[in-house]
Amino acid sequence: MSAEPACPEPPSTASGGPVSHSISRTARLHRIAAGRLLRDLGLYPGQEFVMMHLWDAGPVRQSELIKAVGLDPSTVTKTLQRLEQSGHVRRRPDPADRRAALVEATGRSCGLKAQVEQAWQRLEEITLAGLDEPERKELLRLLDRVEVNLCPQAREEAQSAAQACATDRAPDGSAPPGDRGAEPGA
Amino acid sequence: MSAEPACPEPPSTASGGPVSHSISRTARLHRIAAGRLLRDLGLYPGQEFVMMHLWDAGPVRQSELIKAVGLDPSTVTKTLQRLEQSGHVRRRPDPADRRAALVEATGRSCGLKAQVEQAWQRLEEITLAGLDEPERKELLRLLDRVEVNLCPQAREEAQSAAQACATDRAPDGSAPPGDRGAEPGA
DNA sequence: CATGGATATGTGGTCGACCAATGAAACCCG
DNA sequence: CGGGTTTCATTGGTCGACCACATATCCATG
Repeated sequence: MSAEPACPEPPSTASGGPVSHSISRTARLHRIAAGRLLRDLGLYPGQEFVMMHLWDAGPVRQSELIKAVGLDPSTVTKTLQRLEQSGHVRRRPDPADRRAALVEATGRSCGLKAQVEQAWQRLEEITLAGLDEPERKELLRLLDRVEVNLCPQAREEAQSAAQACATDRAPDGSAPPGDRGAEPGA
Repeated sequence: MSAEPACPEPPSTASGGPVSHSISRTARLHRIAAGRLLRDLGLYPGQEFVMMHLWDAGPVRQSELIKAVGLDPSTVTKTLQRLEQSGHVRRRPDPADRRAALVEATGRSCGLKAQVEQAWQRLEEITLAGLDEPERKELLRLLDRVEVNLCPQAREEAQSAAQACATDRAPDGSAPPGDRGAEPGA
């Protein structure tokens, strides 16, 4: 080991934020795994979300789709262009609003629905292998909490403008509101 | 039929793999948050990993860096080209092996080290806000398990070729070896 | 009815990340 | 020593995802 650290500083014993690192690595592997399962179906990772929503919701306004998947509008636009070109999706102007576009899954794409759902179920099983039911629930709970923590970060500066973090899922009683803020004092 | 689901199938009551979805969404938010913190430092998300390794390890062969961050070689190549152009990194041919390149952080970049580490620590705090120590440990444990589960997926087909999942961190005793395989029966 | 603001989408650009394939040097072996 | 294989790095292509900006439309208000 003749190699010296370039910086005079000590080699940084604490390896950064361990959970943050783990999230990054795990997410990348997860996406790769999803990509492999999806590839045979002719979809690229990321497109599943759009298709799944369309299959379940039928023709929707693009803006609604954007809200549902929680992605940047431009991302959805490009994804839809590609999905349209590959024949999975059809778009037509909304007669009631000439700005908007209605999007729907093509009949041809419906054959994929079951396969994609199966692939995701398989992915879920691979992901959670070796974890028992309580552990799975706990993981989900912790991840959801992290997600909530990360959401407000997005606005942060925009002090007002209450929630704007897209995925406002579970309109029923699954929301854990009574929660002390625990701001990182900084 | 104004707003019927495009597919005759029922609207798919079970919302796919809940944990998988949560991982995707959380990871995206996490990356966005990291990007925000890093942006002021002149780094793009993903570059931190490279820089952190270089700061800690000093001049390394590029192949070693690739193994360390666990990314695709071409990804690292392009990232390094950009980091070189922005002055954070220097590259020079390895005198001992004319194929290889040695990479190191520039002196100028060393000022960033502390800031980047601080940013990651801040990110960690934001991420884990409201979770107590046992919960944090548990989350890390579960994520690591998921990571392990996802790793072999990468090889899958390549039946032999034992572990090849890049990040072979923690050479000390933090490895949980005694573990039943729990393959998803398929 | 004119005008200003919100809304709905699209463009252009940049990055990260992958895969597939290529060129170049090192290495092993007969 | 010559030839095949492995390793190192790069190029080219595609996609996802972001941001900043631009455009078209709707809507509310004066």
